Amino acid sequence: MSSKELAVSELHRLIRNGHYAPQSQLPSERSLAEQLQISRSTLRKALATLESEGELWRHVGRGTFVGKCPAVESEVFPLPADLTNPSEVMEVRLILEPEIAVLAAHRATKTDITFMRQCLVKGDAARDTATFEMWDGALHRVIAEAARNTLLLALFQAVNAVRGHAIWGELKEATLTKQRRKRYVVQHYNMVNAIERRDAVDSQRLTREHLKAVRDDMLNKHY
Amino acid sequence: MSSKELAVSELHRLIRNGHYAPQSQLPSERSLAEQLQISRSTLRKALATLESEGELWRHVGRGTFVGKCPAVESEVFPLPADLTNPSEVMEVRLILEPEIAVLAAHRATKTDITFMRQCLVKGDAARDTATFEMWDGALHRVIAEAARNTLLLALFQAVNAVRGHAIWGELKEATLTKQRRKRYVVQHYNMVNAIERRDAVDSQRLTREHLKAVRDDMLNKHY
DNA sequence: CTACATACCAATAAAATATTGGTATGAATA
DNA sequence: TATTCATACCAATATTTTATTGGTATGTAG
Repeated sequence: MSSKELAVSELHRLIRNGHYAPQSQLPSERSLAEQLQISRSTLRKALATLESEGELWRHVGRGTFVGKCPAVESEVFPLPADLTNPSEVMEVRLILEPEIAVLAAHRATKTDITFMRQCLVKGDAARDTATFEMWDGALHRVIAEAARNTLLLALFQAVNAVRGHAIWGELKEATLTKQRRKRYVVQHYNMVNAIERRDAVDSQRLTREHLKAVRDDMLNKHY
Repeated sequence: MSSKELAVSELHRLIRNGHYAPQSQLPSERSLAEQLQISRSTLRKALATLESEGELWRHVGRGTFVGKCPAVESEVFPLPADLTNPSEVMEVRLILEPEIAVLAAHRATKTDITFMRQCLVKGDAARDTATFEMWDGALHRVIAEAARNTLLLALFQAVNAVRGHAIWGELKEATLTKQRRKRYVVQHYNMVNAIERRDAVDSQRLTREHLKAVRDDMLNKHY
């Protein structure tokens, strides 16, 4: 067995046994060559083999890393979190989410729907607001994913990010009485039922009604 | 007149006459003091006055700049430009823009509508695709602005950013025959007419039809 | 009281240096 | 002849160092 092949094996082993964790950075070529007691050019040949097998990736000036090279950095877009307000956010949600429900009614998989049902059960059983909110969020998100439009999902998540803000959080907390939660749970069940039976029109209508209820509860009581 | 007041006057004059352009950086306090032949502490008093009047802003380590301090850096969200596709983008546009038109029909100002009309005239008169596209973009943008929802405008702009991509640009170029442009111009006029007469239902319907025409021309001819 | 000169500090920008992978070359060894 | 080694150099990137900037404080002079 050649020097190179020995190095390939040893590096393979070190990666497999977790000595070099996934996504972690390996030592530099110069120090790794010294550590394995081979020349740097031999090491480079071994690394090239491992890279071609998808075990690691290398980048000039950065280093050598375990695993697959991360996807190209996404573009980013500015989000006017400090300039918008709850009313605008609800208005946007009322535009997006009923249409998301239409697409979800057409495109949801059995797995999607199973998870939606899980969210319903967990949300219904929640003992505090934070838990309820978490499952509420998860439900809306899986519906958005079920729409199967990457861009639309990104926009949905951006809107959610704005909702996550502190000023908004206080409104949520004060609004979510037990009575209202019960009503939202019923509305959630109806939405998921409509999606499951592939009824796009009902999905849209029920989502719109749910969001109007949320909006009215939130805005009328406090403004 | 005191030394400080003289400095305030002189700096005021230099800013007003454009010697220090809007948003540009002034020389450092040390060199400005030397230039005006006053002490740095006197200059600082003059700068403080001008800053309190909104003429300029100062930041430790960065410098002194003409005009108002820019808004705090927005939060950003990732935009999946490399993961979406023309079909998804059109689907999202068909969700957003008809609803934007509804809001614009309710909320557009006379100034908005005047500018919409200007876009129509300029788009109609365009002699090449790039110019037409520019006025097309400006029209859609002023409609989105007329909806008067900051968050919705941000989402609209995000979708536009994705549209601006190279792979997308080629599709646009091949699709825009003279005949099609003529048809789009007519559709644009109808959309603006509906917005102007505050007819939300027609605005929505006409926008949807326009976008469907664009989508069909774009996707059917090439896929 | 105003203005000046000077010293020092925190925040930021710019410049310099170090580190990383990539390529090339020539010599030694099996 | 193929493999391995040692060495040199370069481009890309990261880190460190130095310079610059506004901010504050102090003491002196008019």
